[in-house]
Amino acid sequence: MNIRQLLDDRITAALHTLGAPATVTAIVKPSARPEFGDYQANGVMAAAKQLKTNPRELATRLLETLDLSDLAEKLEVAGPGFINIHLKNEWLSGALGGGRMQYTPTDQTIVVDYSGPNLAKEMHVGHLRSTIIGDAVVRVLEFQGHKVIRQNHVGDWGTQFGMLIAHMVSLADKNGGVSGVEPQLADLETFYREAKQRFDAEPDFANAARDYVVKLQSGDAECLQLWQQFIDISLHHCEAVYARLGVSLTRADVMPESAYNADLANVVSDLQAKGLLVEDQGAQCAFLDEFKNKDGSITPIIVQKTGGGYLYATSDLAAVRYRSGTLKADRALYFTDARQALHFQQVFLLARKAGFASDTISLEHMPFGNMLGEDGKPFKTRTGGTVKLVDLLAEAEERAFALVTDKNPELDETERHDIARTVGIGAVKYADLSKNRNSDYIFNWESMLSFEGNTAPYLQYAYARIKSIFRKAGVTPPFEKGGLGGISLHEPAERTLAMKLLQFTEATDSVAKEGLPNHLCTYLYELAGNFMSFYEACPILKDGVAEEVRNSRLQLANLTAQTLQTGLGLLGIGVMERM
RNA sequence: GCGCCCGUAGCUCAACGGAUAGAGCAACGGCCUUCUAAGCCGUAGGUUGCAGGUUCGAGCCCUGCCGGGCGCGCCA
Repeated sequence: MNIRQLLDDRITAALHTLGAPATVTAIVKPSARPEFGDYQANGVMAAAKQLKTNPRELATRLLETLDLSDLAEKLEVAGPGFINIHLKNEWLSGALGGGRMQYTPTDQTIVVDYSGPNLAKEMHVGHLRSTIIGDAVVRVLEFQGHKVIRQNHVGDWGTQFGMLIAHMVSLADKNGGVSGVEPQLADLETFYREAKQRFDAEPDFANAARDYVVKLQSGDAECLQLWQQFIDISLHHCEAVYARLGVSLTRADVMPESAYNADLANVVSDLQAKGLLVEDQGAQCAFLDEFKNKDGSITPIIVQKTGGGYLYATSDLAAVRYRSGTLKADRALYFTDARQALHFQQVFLLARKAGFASDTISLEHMPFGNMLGEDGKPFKTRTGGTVKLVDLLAEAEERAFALVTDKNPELDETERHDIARTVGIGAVKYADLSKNRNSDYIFNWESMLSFEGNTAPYLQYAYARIKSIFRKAGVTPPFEKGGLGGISLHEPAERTLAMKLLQFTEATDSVAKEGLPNHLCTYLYELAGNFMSFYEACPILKDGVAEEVRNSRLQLANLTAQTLQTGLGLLGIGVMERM
């Protein structure tokens, strides 16, 4: 249930009965200020304009037509033609009883492309944003009832694999077979660095590497086997990181670049058949008018190199065709670096023109900025190297462990480690998810683990605090239906909290539509804040609290805990009973 | 040169064309013999980079500047 949508639908319908054009809607939003009620409808002014009438007059007539008496206490015209909506307390408490977080089943198929690490190296901090933002959006879409198909478009193909295979082979010669190489593949980063060094320093090695690329691409069985072995090990690394991060990707979601190899020649010939390609300086290019510059030149899309090689535009075109044609996606979302914006514009447009994408599929690039260090420059180690994701996560857990130990030394060590894991990983993820993905993001240990303000620990603490109330009260949710009586809203803090509890789906709808998990973070932070204020203002278990009041407040607390758990769960962040 | 993104409080960030631009951090002042003070309440802090324009109404849309980041034919 989505109150905002409900009000919007009903007020929009009323506007239409007054003769407003179909394009006019009620534009219902949460009210800007408490005295303006719970929601406000802003669409009357625009409607009056269309109807060439006075907005306040139209608003007044609208109130005569509109019957919201089942849920609204009071509707009033304010300012130039706003309609302020005050909801009934009884309706709010009733609405808390059920369906608050439920969705009516939908049948959209949504492909989400995210994470997509390059398997030549170990995952580093550059992969974090795509992985966790994409995963959060995926969970929200599934929560809404959509059929989501994850696509982990890993980089498993290209010239660098020749170099890696050459290094594997030469090590195998020294270590008595390929199996002897496995220990060294445990550290992919070092393995890659060594291979690269040899490639740059040893001409024989470089030549061997280039030969392996050719053999690999021509389907040489032995070479493919070595490649496959390398890929398997690298994917195991990724899976370990996913598990530690609490990311829902599995091996079944891997749809590597190489999977499209067999289709690349078809992509090019199909584009040719449609007359979309011209040969330019030996390469196959599409020159689309949409990419014409002011000087009349056109930025081309190269789909086949001089010499016949294919590029990432080619495999992305094949991927669009697969997602649209085979997977039958209604939407395809791409969580990649903002630098690829032009590339995706090109691919999406060319795919449409070529008929690779259906007329109805929505192709959406969800770009994000870079992760920067505290100095505002790309996030690096002190020595300027790439930060491995596992190292970052280990540090987060260590820092969290120190903090938990400081706050709660009486907990046994195992529990403190469990808490540190949930808090540390949650803090890293939340720090990223809570920011608008479009801009660059400055990574800062202190602010994410300060446990103050809009952080994961604050939300986790709110949850743990509620659980503590239940332990103290000797009650265990879920409560028997009706066993604690109804929820009554008397105090302002109770009403504010109830209202916020009812707005959960407004937040998830927004995340699903825009691909912006920070909208859910903001919601959860406000919810936790509303709960904290409520908890200060409205005693639950203290002496002198009447039983009905106590029971009503216990239920509000329980609904808050459920919502925090569900909401954080959608962000891929865990909660704990105490911290 | 062309194109995309960004510019909001000292710092990190919100804001779905709507009413008086919001949080947090940092600063300052209160609140623990009573449900976890990892908390709550309050004070202070702004010409939303600049200049025009569209609109009943602009941080948001349009145009031009300034500043930053990133792209722009054979890497992904």
